[in-house]
Amino acid sequence: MSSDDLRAARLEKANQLRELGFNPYGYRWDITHHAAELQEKYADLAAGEEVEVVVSVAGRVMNRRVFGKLAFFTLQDETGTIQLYLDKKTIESHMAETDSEAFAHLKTLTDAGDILGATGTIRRTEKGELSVNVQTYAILTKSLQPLPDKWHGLTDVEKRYRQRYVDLLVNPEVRDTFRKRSLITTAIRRFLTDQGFIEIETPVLQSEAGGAEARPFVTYHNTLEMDLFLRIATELHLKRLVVGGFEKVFEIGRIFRNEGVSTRHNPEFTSIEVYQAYGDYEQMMTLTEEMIVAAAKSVLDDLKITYQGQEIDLTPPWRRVTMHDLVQEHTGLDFTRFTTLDEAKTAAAAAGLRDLDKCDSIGRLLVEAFEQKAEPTLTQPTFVTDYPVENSPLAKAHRSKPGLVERFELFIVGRETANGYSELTDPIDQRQRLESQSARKAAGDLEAHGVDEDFLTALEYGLPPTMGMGTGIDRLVMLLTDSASIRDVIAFPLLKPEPKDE
RNA sequence: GGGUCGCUAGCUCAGCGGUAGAGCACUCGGCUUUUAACCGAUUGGUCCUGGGUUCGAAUCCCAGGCGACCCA
Repeated sequence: MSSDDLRAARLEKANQLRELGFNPYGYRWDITHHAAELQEKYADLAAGEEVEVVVSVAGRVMNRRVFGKLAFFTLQDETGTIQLYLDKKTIESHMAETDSEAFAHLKTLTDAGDILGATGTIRRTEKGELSVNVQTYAILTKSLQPLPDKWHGLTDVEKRYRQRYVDLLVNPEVRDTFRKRSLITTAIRRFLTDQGFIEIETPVLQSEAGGAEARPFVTYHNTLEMDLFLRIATELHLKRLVVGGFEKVFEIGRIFRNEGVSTRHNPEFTSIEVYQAYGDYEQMMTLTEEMIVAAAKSVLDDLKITYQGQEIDLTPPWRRVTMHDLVQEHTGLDFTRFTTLDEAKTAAAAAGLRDLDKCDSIGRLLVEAFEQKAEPTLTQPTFVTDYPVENSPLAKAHRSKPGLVERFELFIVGRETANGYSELTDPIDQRQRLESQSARKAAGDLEAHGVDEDFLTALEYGLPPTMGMGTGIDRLVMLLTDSASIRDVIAFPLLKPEPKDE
C-alpha cells in the first residue's frame, strides 16, 4: 500500500471515530502513573498476579498484537513502555455506556503510532509482562503516518536528522542523548550559580561581529535599513558587563559562524562563556576543570569514560603544560631559542613539519608545530598554556614571558574543548591589537572584523583584572554521551532542503 | 574544496543488462496469554533527477541533487 493510501486509510478511521461521536484529537487525559513508575512500583508482582488498583496511563502505541477477543498493545510514554492487556469482556463491561463495541473499534480503528489513554488495573501476565488490564481507553490523537519498521526502526541517517521527531520516538537512545544534554547544561548552570555567577543574555544581532575570528552570517533590518551580523561570540558584551560591575557573569547561548558543516561543526552551536573579575587564567583552569567535572557527574557515574573506544580519565587535576614544552616534547625544538623566522622555519622543516609557508612569525610557526605534532596526541584532558600573542588578540600579555599571552586551551581526545585567558584589560594595547586585525579585514580577510569602538570605550572606563573562558557545549555533550557526530547532539542540525517536487 | 560510499514499496533491504522482489507495516479472513505473535490471502513502485550507450537500463557511462564518512 502506498504512502498516500496508508494515510487515506488512517484519515478514514479518524472520520469513523467522529461518526461514532469520538474526537480523534482529544483534549485531556489525566494520568496517574508513567510507565517507568509502574515498572518500578510493581517490579515484584508475580506472573499471573493482579492488583485491584485502577491506574491511568497515556502514550503512543508502538506495537499491536491482536487476537480474536484479546489484544496486547505496547504503550510508550516519555519514561518507557508498559503493556496494555486488552480483554474484550473487561473493556465492553466498563465501556458499555459510551461504546458497546469498544473492543471491535479498538481492533479496527487504532493503529501503531496512535496516542492512547487507558485506565485499568495492574496485572502481570502469565508470560511475565507487567500490564494495565484495560477497563476504558480513548484514542487521544489519531496518527496519520505509519511508524518505521518495528524491528529495524529508522536507520537512514538523513531521514533521522530531517525527521528527528520520528527518530526520537522510535530510538530511545536518541531521547537519552538529548535528556543528557539538558542535564549537562542544567548542571553547568547550577555549578556556576551556586558560586555566585549570574547569567545575562547578550545580543545576537550586532552591527559588528567580534570576539572571535570567524565569518559571520549577515542579515538585514528593514526599518533601520541596515545590515546586521549574527554573533560569533559572546565575549565582548560579557566583558562590558564586568566593566559595569558584575563580578561573575556567564552566558549559555547560541553562536553562529558562517562556515562548513562536518562531524564537529554546525553553523549554529551553543557556547558557554564565563568571566570572573580579579582572577587570572590559572584560577580559570581550575574553575573550568570543576565545571566540566560537574557536568560529567550529572550524566555519568564514573569520571573514567569511553569516547569512541578511547579510554578517557576526567579525574582532576588535569595536566597543565606550556605550548613550548609540548612542542619540544614532540619535535625536540626549543622555540624559545629562535631569534629569526628563517632560523625557526629551517629547524621546523628539518623536524618534519609541513606547510610552513603561511607562517609569517615565530609565534605562528610554534602554533603550527603544536597543531601538527602535539595536538593529536592530547587524548587525556590537558591544559595547554602560554600562547603566542599573534593569534590571541583578546588575551593579556604574559606577566613574565615576552611575546606570549596568559592563555590556555583545554584538549580532550585531541580536540579543543575550552579556551580561556587572563583578559586583556589595557585599552591602549587592546586598541592596537584590534586595529591590526581591522587592517587584515581591510586587506580582505573575511574572518577579521572592524574595531569595536564601544568595547574599547568600555575598557577605558576600566575592566578589572578578569579571567575568562569559553567552552563549546555541543562538543562537551559529544564527549559525555559518546557521540561521534555533532549532529547527534543537536536536535535539529542544519541540512540543505530536500529538492521540491514539481 | 577533494576523495570514497549510499539513494529501489511507508520502514529495513535484495536485485547489478532481459517481465521490479522479500520481510515488516497496511487491507481482508481466522484466533483469549502475546511481546519481531502466528496462519492464510490481497495490496502497494518517479528504482533520487536529467541526459547518453543499447534491440532492451534499477543495473553501464556522463552531469546534477541530497546524505554519510575520510582528507584539507
